[in-house]
Amino acid sequence: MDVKTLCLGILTFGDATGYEIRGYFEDGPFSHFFQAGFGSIYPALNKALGEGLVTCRAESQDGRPDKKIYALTPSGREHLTDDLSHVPADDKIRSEFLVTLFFAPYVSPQHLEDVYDLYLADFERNIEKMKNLTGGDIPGGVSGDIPAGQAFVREFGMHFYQSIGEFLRDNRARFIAGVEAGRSPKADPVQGGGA
Amino acid sequence: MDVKTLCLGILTFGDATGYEIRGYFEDGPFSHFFQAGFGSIYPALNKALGEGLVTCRAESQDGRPDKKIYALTPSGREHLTDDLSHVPADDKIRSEFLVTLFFAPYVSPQHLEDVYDLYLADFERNIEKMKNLTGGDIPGGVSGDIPAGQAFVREFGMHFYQSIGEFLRDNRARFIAGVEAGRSPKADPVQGGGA
DNA sequence: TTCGATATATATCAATTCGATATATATAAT
DNA sequence: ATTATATATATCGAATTGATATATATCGAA
Repeated sequence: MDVKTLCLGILTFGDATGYEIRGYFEDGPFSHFFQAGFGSIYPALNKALGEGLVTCRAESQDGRPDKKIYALTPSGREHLTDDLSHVPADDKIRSEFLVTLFFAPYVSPQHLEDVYDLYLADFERNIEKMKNLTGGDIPGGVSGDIPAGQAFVREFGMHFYQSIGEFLRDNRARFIAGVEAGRSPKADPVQGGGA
Repeated sequence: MDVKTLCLGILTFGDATGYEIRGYFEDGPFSHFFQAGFGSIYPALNKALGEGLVTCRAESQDGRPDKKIYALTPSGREHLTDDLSHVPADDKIRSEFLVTLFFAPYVSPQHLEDVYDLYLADFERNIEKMKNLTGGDIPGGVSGDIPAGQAFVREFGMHFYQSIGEFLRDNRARFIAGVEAGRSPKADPVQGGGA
């Protein structure tokens, strides 16, 4: 499953431009479980076009580059169902935040607290973002009557942010104290008040 | 923050080969928040060697290729602390599982249940894996006295698997029923009992 | 009012990462 | 006897990331 397949899936909701497709990843319903930017979306659409999975019509605009509106072909729809019939690969998670905490002795106390609080703030922001993400925000979606799969994925995201956010709040003080207690004055990678 | 930095971090626990480093990602303490395979680790070590961040000594073996044992240099340690002093990038998550659920109408009922149950089984397996992951399993780590940062990251992982696992179990029936209720007999992307 | 930020829209490119494959042998399990 | 797993390194094409380039319009702040 690659970005191309995701684009085909998004096109089942209706014709769209590459720019609009990015919206699904940026702040849209995919943002909490799949990331993709222009650098992967545009090549994916071009490849799909070459394979006959989508069609493309251009629409002139003033000033801006022509809009290229993509539409799913029957072959593209078939490719999507084929791909979805495979067992999905394991989740891939990359958290630089947890890397930083793992190597806490090499980070200054101040930076460690900053990093923790910025991460927590991200969680609060993501919860708000998801709350406002209903059917109406899904271009081509059905307003107020979200299909079960989409609703479940959204609830999954809400639960994730709320549960992990709570864990982060509950354990902040204990974590910071534990790291500081572990810093021995000598042979310490980072000096107590240093950079 | 890239795989090279992660390798430097791992080398703070002691000298190691590329093969041993991979163990940290494969089943070790990084497995739930950072993935890296040989294809990124070996090039990363070579690059680090070229930049003087690590040294390398070869050790002959019978049959197998020579062991190449890497050791952190002061410059490498400095590179690590520099990198850790930056604000970490946002978490990147890629879940093909959630993509499959999102596009549930394009998946056969049987496959959908299989996918769900396989994913749940992965969670149970990961919880067991993390339970057995103590200081002693961290090469060079201190047995029975895990540093606070490492302990926190492990607890984070445990909490994640337990909380999300519970959500998945609690909502399985409702999700499956919701998807099936949403399948209209006509204009249905996938026939009820089909492929 | 002018400056910077944001939004609209596409495209490309170097660097990084992924996933598979290749090469060998030993041992453990079926 | 055969298959799978473990030890160990290396490479390569394909996919992805993150930054940059190109234009214009608008909107808010200084």
